[in-house]
Amino acid sequence: MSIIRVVLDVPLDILFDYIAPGVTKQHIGARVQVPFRRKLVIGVIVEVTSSSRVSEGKLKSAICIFSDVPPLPKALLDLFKFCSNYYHYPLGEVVMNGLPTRLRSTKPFVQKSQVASQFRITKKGHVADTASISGRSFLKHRLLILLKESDVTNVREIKQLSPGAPKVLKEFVKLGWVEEVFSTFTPPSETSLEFALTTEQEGVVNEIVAEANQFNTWLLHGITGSGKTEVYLRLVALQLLKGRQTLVLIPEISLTPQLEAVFRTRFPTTPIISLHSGLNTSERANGWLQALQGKAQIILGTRLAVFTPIPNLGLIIVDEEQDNSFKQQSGLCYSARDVAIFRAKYTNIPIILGSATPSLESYYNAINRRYRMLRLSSRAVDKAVLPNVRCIDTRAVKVREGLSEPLIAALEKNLALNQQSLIFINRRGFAPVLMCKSCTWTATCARCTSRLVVHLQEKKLRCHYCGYKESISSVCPKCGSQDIAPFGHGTQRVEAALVARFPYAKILRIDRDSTRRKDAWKEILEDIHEQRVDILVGTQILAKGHNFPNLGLVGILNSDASLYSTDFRAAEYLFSQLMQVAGRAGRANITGEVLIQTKFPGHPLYHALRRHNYETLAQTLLTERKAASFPPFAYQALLRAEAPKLETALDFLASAAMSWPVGNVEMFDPVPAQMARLKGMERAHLLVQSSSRKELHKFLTSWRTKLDKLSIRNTRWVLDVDPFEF
DNA sequence: AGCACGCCGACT
DNA sequence: GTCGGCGTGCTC
Repeated sequence: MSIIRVVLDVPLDILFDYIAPGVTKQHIGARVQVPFRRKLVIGVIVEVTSSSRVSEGKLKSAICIFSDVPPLPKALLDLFKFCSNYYHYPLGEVVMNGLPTRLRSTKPFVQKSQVASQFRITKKGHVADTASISGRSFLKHRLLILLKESDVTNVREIKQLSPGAPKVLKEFVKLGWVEEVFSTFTPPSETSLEFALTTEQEGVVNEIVAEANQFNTWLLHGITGSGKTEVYLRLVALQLLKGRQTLVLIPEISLTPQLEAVFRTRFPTTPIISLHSGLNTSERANGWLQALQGKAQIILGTRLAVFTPIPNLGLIIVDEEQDNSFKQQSGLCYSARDVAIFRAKYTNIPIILGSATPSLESYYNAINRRYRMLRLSSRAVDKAVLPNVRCIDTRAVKVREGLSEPLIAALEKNLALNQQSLIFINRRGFAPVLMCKSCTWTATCARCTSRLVVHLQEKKLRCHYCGYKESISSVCPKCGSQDIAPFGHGTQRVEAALVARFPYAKILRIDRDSTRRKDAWKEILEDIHEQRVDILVGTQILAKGHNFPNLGLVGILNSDASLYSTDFRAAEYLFSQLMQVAGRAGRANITGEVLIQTKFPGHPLYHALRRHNYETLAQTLLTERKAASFPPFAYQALLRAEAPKLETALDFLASAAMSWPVGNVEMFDPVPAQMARLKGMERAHLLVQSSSRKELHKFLTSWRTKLDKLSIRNTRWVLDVDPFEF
C-alpha cells in the first residue's frame, strides 16, 4: 500500500501514480504535492494501492500529503466522478474546478481562528473515567470533571483552570473524548417553528415532511408572492432540529445577501455560510471548511456551492430552478440543479426545486411522476392581488421611439398617483429573422423547423441548428406581400425618449454597467425604496426577486423578438421573465398594472400571461417541443469550438463530424454560434441529439477519445452536455 | 494544458 | 552557419 493514484489539473482523463510510503486508505481524498514534468503541482489522492501499471523507472515520489484540512469525503469524490462521467470532462479538472482556489495552491491553508470555539464532551469521553488517564495528572482529572459537568465550555473558561489546560484539551480531542462545536450554535427552539404558514404552505410542508428521510425531487410550483421562502424556512428549521445541514442554491450573487439576511433573521443562532464567486479566496475556503467540519448548518450559495462537502446533508433546496445561471457555460459545463439532484439521490434525501415558472424539463418530469409536483397557487403575503396584465396592440396604435401612446398615458397617470413605474426592455433572442409584416409569416428551416437567421453581409438565411442555407427572398411565400424585412431589436433610445417626454420625472436606467460597481446595487435599491426614482428602465436584472413596494406599473417593450427567436427555448425564457417582472408590480396594497407592447396580442404566451396561467402554456410548449423533437423529448450535446478564425473552428467541427464513432444519434452540421465573436475568438458548434440519453452518452464517450486525438492548432473545444445557449 | 523535442526557412 | 516557426508527443 505505498502507491497513490492522483488526479491533477490537466485535461487528461487518467490517474497518475506516485510512490508514497506509509499511506493508508485514510489518505484518500487528501491533497498532495507531487512532481509533474519539471514542476511541483497539487493533486488529490483518489486511490491507494500496492502496485502500479506504470513501469518502476517512471514512478516518482510524492512530496507531501496535506493534512491542513480533512480529506475530501467519499461522497464528494463520488460526486466529482459522476460529473466527470456525465459531462465527459476529465476527472482532474472536475475536482480542481470544485475545490476552492485557496486549496488548489501549494501553500497549506490555515483556518481563520474561530471567534470562540466551544468544546463538548463526547459519549466516549463520558465513559472514560479518571482511571483511564495515564499518570497522575491532576490537571487532566480536573479538566475531565469540568467537561463532564458542563454542557459546553470554551478555551477561555478552560484557561482559568490552568494555563496548560488548553494543551490537555487538545489531547482529549485527539482521543475522541471531546469534540469542538461551532461557537454560537444552539439548535433553534421549537418556537422558531411557530411562524405562521398559510393552509396551502402547511399542506406543502406536510407532504414533504411525510417523506423527509428519502430521496424525492419535489417540484414546488408557486406563483410570485405565494411564499415559497416561508416553506423553505420551515423545512430548514426542521432540519436544524434534527441537527442536519441544508444546502440552498440560488441563481445569482446579487440575491445572496438578501436571502442570507432572511435566514439570519429567522435563525439568529444558527451558523450560516454563503458561498459565491464574490468572496475572496480565504473566505471561500473558510466557508467550505466549515461546511465540511459540520459547523455550518445552512450553506447558501450560487451554482459553485453544489460542490461543497457537507457530511451531514439532510435537504437541498434549489430556488428559481429554471434560472440559466445554474448552468456553467464554459469549461465544465455543469448544471448545478442537475448535479444537486444527483447529490440528493446519492445521499437519499429530498430536494426541492422551487419556481414560479418551472423549466419545461422539470415540469415534464413532474407530470411524468419522476418528480413530485407541489403547488402554491395563491398569494400569501400582503393579501396582494395579482397584477392586471394587458397587451397593447402596436399594429393598432402609434408608437414613437419604441413607446406606444397607451403606455405613455399609463405612465403619466401613474406618475400623477406618485407611484413608481418600470420599463422592461427585453433583449433576449435578438438575432434577426425574416418576417412578413402583413401576415406574420417567418422564414423557417426546411430541415429542422427552427427559424432562419438573416445574415445581411452574406445575403443569406442561415439555420443555426443544422447549418442549412438559403437566399433571402423579397416576396412573402405565404401571402405574396413585399412587406418582408429582417425583424429584431432596436431599443436603446428608450431612456432618452422618456426623458424627453417626462422632463420632471426622476428616471433611472439600470444595466450591466450601472450595477458593475461593488455597492451599486445597494445604492440603487435604496434610491428606489426612498422614492428617489419615478421610472426605472432596464433589462433582465430588474426581473430578479427584488421587492419594489410602490411599483404600480410595468411596461414591457420588445418582447416579440423572443417570440420569434431562433432559440427554441426563447418563448419559455420570455414567459418566465415576464412572469417575474409582472410579479414586481403591485406587491403591497397597490393593484399593479402590466402593459405589454406587442404585435401579436393573440399569441398563446400572452394569453397565459394575462391569466397568470403557467400550466396551460407549458402544455402548449411541450406539444411544440414534442413535434419538433426538442428537449425534453430529445437529449442534446453540443461540441463547442473556438478559434481565432471562424473557418478554423468550422474546419475542426467538420473533421469532428467525420470521426463519427458508433452510436445511434442524430448529428447536425457545424454552425457559427449565436454570439459568434467573443474576446477576439470566433465560436462555432455542432449539435448532437438522441431520444435516448443512454445512446447519447455511449456516443459521447467514444467520440471524445477520437476528438482528443484530433487536436487542430489554435482550436479549443469543449463538450457541453444538456446545452442551454447556442 | 504546457512544455520539450524536432525538423525546415531567413538572418547577424 | 544559427534563430525560430509550430507539428508531434508525453506527462506517473
